Amino acid sequence: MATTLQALATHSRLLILSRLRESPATVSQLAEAVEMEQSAVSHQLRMLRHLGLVQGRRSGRSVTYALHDNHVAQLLDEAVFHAEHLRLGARDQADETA
Amino acid sequence: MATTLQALATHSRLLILSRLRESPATVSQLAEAVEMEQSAVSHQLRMLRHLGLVQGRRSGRSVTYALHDNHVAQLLDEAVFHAEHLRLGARDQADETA
DNA sequence: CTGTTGCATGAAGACCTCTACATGTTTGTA
DNA sequence: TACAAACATGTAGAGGTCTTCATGCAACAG
Repeated sequence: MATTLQALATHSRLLILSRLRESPATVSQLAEAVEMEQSAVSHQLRMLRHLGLVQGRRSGRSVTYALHDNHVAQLLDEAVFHAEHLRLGARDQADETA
Repeated sequence: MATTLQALATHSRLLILSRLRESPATVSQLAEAVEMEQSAVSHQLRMLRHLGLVQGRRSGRSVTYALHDNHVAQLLDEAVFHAEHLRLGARDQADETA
């Protein structure tokens, strides 16, 4: 389970998923969108695939990726929501042990 | 944001948070519950504190930790829910590019 | 003040992860 | 078949993370 959640623990994967949340995209499109090398994107997509977060379909020479289902989109939304909430509340109460 | 979500990306922190979701606990209680050294627990609690996920209050010689608010509990629930869903769906469709 | 308990923190080492480079594989083209 | 395009994958190195050990700090007892 930690492994699954770790999929959202990296900037690059979060960018990829956010991009896919808008609409499906090919690997090269993703690479350009998130400003990463094709190789790096493929590696991350591999992990996301194994975790069941995304899905890839071949069309000719390119492979189009998309979020696996609405569940994933929802997960992303909730993650953003909570992260935002926490970011605000966690301002400086970090060190006040009280 | 990736940093925030990374809090849930580790087995140890997930255990700590799950334990705290039941009820507040002191550091030593946590250490015993999750079977980790007190030092390791403190280190993780530090990170969770800085992220605003937990809150610690001193009572005499011990410090009692608790989830920061209901929001965090909800985040945990949703994480578990989605993780479970994904785990089931991601069975073997990992390699079928179609 | 001295000692003890409970927790925090600094440092180091083992381990894991991410990226870049090179190369392999599949699909389409001529 | 030879070649190019779009991805996938093996590998290695840089960088980050987690745990352990040692130590420091705060609170209470005597």
